[in-house]
Amino acid sequence: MESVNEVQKGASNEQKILEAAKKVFLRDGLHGSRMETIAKEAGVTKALLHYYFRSKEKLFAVIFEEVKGGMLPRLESVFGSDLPVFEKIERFVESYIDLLIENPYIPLFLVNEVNKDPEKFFETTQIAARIQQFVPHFVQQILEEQEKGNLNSIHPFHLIINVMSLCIFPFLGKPMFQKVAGMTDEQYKLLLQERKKEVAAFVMRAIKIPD
Amino acid sequence: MESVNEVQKGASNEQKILEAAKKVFLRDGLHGSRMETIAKEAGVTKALLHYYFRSKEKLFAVIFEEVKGGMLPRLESVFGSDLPVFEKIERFVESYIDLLIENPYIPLFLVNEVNKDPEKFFETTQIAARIQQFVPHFVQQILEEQEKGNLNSIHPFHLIINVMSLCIFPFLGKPMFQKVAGMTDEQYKLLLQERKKEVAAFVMRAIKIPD
DNA sequence: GTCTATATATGGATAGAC
DNA sequence: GTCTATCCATATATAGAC
Repeated sequence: MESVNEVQKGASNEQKILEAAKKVFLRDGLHGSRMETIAKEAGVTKALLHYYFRSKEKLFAVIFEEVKGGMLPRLESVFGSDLPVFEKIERFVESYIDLLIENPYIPLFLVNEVNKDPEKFFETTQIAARIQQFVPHFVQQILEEQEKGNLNSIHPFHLIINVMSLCIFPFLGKPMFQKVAGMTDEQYKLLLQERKKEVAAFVMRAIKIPD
Repeated sequence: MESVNEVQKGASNEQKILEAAKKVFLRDGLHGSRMETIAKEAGVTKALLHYYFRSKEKLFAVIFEEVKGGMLPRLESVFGSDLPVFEKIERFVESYIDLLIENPYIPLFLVNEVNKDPEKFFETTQIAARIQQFVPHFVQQILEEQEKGNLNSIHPFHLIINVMSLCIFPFLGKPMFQKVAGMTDEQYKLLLQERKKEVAAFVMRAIKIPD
């Protein structure tokens, strides 16, 4: 049974279209998505999509910006804070995995877009600029802890890449892991929940030097 | 400057098409790829693609099977062996990162395909069956080391997911990490080389209990 | 604003000459 | 085997009625 027109009855058609577009674009990608599919999902006709957004590209761009932008506040609230490194990592892991459990299609969507056209990905929203604003301070914190002897000598970039990898990849590899482990959707979701503690602990064991 | 017809002069047209198709499909995905693009890349016309492979779907299937199949021997040679757990992890990391440095488009391609249609992904080549053949033994090994007190109490699935994530995600996130860190392609490739030691060491610190 | 009907563009697939 | 020309299906986009 196909789900059609699942959006809130109260919303305006423009809103319905945006929600439908988000769902379809995230699931099927730009090329895989059809205007007709989005229209059906929103409970309107194709013509209306063009009325509001003029072209498929334009509609896609709106969703693209929204998804890109939506990731940043969480990053900023954790890394922009003046928490100690270990707290930051723990909070990031918890916060990010939670976000992705709620929006499991985001990783594949973003990974595709950033690979398709990195320039385009970074130009608007100054996403790179905003990230670069807190990374140096985080790197600095790492170096300080290393000097104090609380953190082993891992290169900060590797540490950052490791933490991101451990958080995000399980969502990209879900069908694979799930199949091999013979898990149901429910069970895999539970495993992802566990990872909030598991990943944090794993990373801490790998980098923390006990007093 | 676009690169057209870069393939070996000696190869047959069928071979040229296969190579071109691999390059384009891996880069642009099934929907993003155009028969015309592949033809140009191979230095022939579209008609010839249909002559040899009949349809786009069929051509894609050939590439798909090749890439899928190519990953398995490496997995099997490491995990099918009777090395101890820690060796297996170290060898896997080294072997897999090396493979991906040579073929950096594979992760994005496979992640897309497995997410698009998990059933289709696993049905042919019995890829799941072949993986499931050595996973239980590996899990068993982990449990044994844990009983012996050499390995901490991490759940084997988490450990496997962690290792895979640390190996693969840096290739998917390359444009992002590279941009944020302000690295050139050359520098990022070096960083990936470093990861062969780095990831192995990171994992060992996280799971190994010293005697 | 929203629809139906239609125009236009794209890209996969085939026919037929060489 | 390989090409050119063409067909046809699909999908985006627009026109015009309501």
